[in-house]
Amino acid sequence: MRLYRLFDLLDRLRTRRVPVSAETLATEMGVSLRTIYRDLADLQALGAPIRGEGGVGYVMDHGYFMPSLHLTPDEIEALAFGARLAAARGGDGLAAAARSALGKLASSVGAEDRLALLEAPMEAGPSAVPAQPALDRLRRAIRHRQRVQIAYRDLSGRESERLARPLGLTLFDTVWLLTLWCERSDGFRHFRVDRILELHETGHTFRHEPGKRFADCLALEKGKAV
Amino acid sequence: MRLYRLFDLLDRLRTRRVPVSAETLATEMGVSLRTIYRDLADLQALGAPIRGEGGVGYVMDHGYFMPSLHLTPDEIEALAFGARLAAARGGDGLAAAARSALGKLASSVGAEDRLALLEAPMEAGPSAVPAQPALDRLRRAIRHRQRVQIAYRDLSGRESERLARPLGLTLFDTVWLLTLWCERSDGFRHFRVDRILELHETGHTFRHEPGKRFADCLALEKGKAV
DNA sequence: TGCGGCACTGACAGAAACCGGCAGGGTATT
DNA sequence: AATACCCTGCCGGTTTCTGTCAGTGCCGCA
Repeated sequence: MRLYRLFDLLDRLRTRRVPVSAETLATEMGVSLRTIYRDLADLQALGAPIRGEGGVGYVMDHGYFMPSLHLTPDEIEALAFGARLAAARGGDGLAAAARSALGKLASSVGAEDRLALLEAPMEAGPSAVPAQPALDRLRRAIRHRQRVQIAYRDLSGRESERLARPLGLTLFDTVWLLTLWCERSDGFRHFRVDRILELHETGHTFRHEPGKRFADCLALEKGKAV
Repeated sequence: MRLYRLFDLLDRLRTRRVPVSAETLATEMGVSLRTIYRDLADLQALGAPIRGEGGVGYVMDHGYFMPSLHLTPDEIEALAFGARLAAARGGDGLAAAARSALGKLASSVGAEDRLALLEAPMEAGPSAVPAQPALDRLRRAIRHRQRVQIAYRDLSGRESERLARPLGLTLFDTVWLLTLWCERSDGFRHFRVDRILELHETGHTFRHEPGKRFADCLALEKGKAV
């Protein structure tokens, strides 16, 4: 039924912050391009703040349009599992945050959903990754845009020290990677969190600049991968 | 167009706190009674928590508004990171669910938090774990309590087949484990998802019984670990 | 036990919409 | 000017929707 597709479309637009081309939507949703155009037009007619960025794709303004209908069982599972995973793999601070977030979610959904959230059949098993006590400090530094000074021992055992902007953290299967913008070499650098010897917050705040943000780094990586 | 009427109907139900009879709605909206019943059924199918107060009329639960959540920055990071992790490590279905869940969350928090949710500085890197196409099917079987028949090759290469109740999934660093209640041996069994050769849903639904649930298994494991 | 009202559901046929494809239009880029 | 994209109008075959009508299950009541 068309109704389902329209809500689906709304959800898809809600999720993305970068414009999506109508064509992408069409293939993703298994429907013709023409249909997507029509659906978008109808949603706009209904008042959805969807803008068509000339030739780039569509975005929905993040003003809120339709309150999203309940979380689907799949979404609940995804959130519950995600929170458990974050709790198991992140540091202590993140674990506590994940638990309390789950609690807040649980207390603001219906009884059935609450049960599903708390008893989701997907668990995060114990990890071989040793707990990284630096994680919470790094998260705080990233959030507050605090330049940090780190001492690092690379894989070959060489130690180095540098002053840099902490931008983001990425978890691979067993390793946390810290992404920095290194001011000395004027480029992105990655460091394994478990090889950081010392970490100091300098107290200097930096500003995010285009081309020097985490998102830019991710975009670069993505480009390389292709 | 039907869509207009459905949105209209949602609005009418949302604004009213006392039950409205289907008949009232029908005359107000200038449409037949039968159509109202159908529309209500479709909205319910979409997840709108509309209840028919026996003989009095219909009301929509107030939980319908995903209530504005007040999350701390840490909680936001935890949820965002968790969702990304779930998306990266789960199957396609879970990935889609995680993304749309994040979108729904984003649309029910304030503007700042929304940005934080969508641009959290914590990423899930690509995993060495090959995608497990069986995951989505297993999740479905678990949720619907469908007994499954699986063919399995164990670490020593022996193949076996069994009928069992799928209970839960656990992700370790690089391996998904499926927990079953095996009816033949009357006990919990664990299987690596990537070593499952075949998987059939038998169509038989089982009931959860104390001592034979996923939670019981987890409790047992915990006991052992101590 | 039977009756009658009430809320709701199934079935159906005519009417309306939706869908995909194609042939343009508009706009920016080369 | 030509090209390359997006996007819209229009046309048919197909699907879906709607109102009607005939039930069905469920009360309360006699």
